Amino acid sequence: MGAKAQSIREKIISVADDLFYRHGYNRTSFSDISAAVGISRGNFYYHFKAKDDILAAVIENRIAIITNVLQEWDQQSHSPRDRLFSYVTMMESLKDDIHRYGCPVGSVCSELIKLRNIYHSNATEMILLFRDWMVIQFSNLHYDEQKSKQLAMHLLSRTQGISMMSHAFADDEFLLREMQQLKHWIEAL
Amino acid sequence: MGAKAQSIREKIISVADDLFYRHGYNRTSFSDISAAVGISRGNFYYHFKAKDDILAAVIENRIAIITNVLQEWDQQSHSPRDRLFSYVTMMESLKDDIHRYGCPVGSVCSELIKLRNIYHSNATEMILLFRDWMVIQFSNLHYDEQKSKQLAMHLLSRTQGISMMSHAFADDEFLLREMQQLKHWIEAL
DNA sequence: GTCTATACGCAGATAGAC
DNA sequence: GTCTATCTGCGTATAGAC
Repeated sequence: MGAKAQSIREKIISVADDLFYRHGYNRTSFSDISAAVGISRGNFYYHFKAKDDILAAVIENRIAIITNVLQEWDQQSHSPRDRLFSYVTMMESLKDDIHRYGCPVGSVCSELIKLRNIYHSNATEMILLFRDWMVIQFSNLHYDEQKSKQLAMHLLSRTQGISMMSHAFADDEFLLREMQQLKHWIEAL
Repeated sequence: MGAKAQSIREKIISVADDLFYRHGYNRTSFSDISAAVGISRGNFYYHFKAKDDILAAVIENRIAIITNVLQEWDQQSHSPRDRLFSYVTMMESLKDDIHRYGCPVGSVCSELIKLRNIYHSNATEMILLFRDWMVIQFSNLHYDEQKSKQLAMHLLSRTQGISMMSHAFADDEFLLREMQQLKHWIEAL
C-alpha cells in the first residue's frame, strides 16, 4: 500500500473490475482486458491462471473496498439514520453510472448467479456486507433482530429495483425521486 | 390457434423461451435448444436464420402473451385496485420460479441490455406494456398523468428489486412479505 | 423438411523463445 | 516477466445429401 505505481497485477484487477461492471463478466474477454492494460494475452497467465481467478481477485478487492467504505460511514457519523443516509447518498452520487451500467454490486451478482459461476456466492457476499451493516443500523434504532433483517432486505431490494429500472429506461428524474422517498422512509423509522 | 399439435417453429419458440429464462440468452446454445426440441442443429436454420431471430420471435410471443394477460385482468375486474392486485398476485404465484431464475421479464431485459443485443429495446417493451397498463389504473384512481407514471415506475421497481433479491438469496418468506406490503400500499392509494 | 458433415471465428489456455 | 506462436473446444452458421 502507498506504492507510487500500481503493480501489473493490481492494474489488471482494476481494469477487469471496470470492464466486468460496464460490459459484464461474460462479454469481457482476455483480449479486452490485456488490451486495456497494455500487455499481451500470453503475459496474462503469468499473473492469473484462469479467467475465474481474475474474477475472484476482483471480488476480493471489492469486498475490501466495501468494508472500508462501511467503516468510514461508521466513523463519519454515530447516528444510525445518518449512516443509512450515507448509503442512499452514495447511490445518488452514482446515478449516472447506474443509469448507464446498472448497480455496481447488483449487476455483477445477477450475472454470476445466472452463469452459475463458482464465485457467485462470493459476489452475493458483497451484498451481504451491506445487509449486515444495515441490520446493525436498524438494531440501533431499536428494532429486534428479525425486523432489522427484514428492513435491511427491504432497503436493498428497493435500491436494486431502482437501479434496474434506471438502467433499463432513460428517466433522469426517476432515480433521484426514488432515493428521496427512501430518505423520507428512513427518517420516519 | 387451436391446433392439436405445436408446429416445429412454435415448439422451438416455447423451448427457447424457457431456456432463455432459466439459463439466460447467452448461455443457451443452438445445441441446447435443438436437443430440447428433439431436432438436429442443422434443421434449425430452416426455421430461423440466426440466433437473434429466435430471440426476436420469443420476445414477440411474450409480448402477445402479456397483452392477453392484461386484457384478462381488465375483464376480470373493473376496479383499478383489484387490477393492480392481479399483478401482485401473479408475482406471488411465480415466487418459486422467481426465486430460482429471477423475474421472467426483468432478468431477460437486464441481460439483453448488458449484451447490447439489438433486440434489447424489444425486451424492455415488455416492461413498458406493464407500465402503460399500470398508468391507466393509477389514472383511474384519479392521479394525474405525471403522478400515475411515477407510481407505475415505483411499483415496477419494487417488484424488480424484490425479484432480484429473492433470486440472489434463499429467503422463502421475503418475496411474500414484500408483496403483502405492496398490496397494503395499493390499498392505501 | 430433416439430416450429416463441415467451415469459421473466437475465447480460453499452453509452450517455449527472449 | 513479457513476448509470439499455437492448440483446443465451443458456438454459430453453411452446404449439400436424403
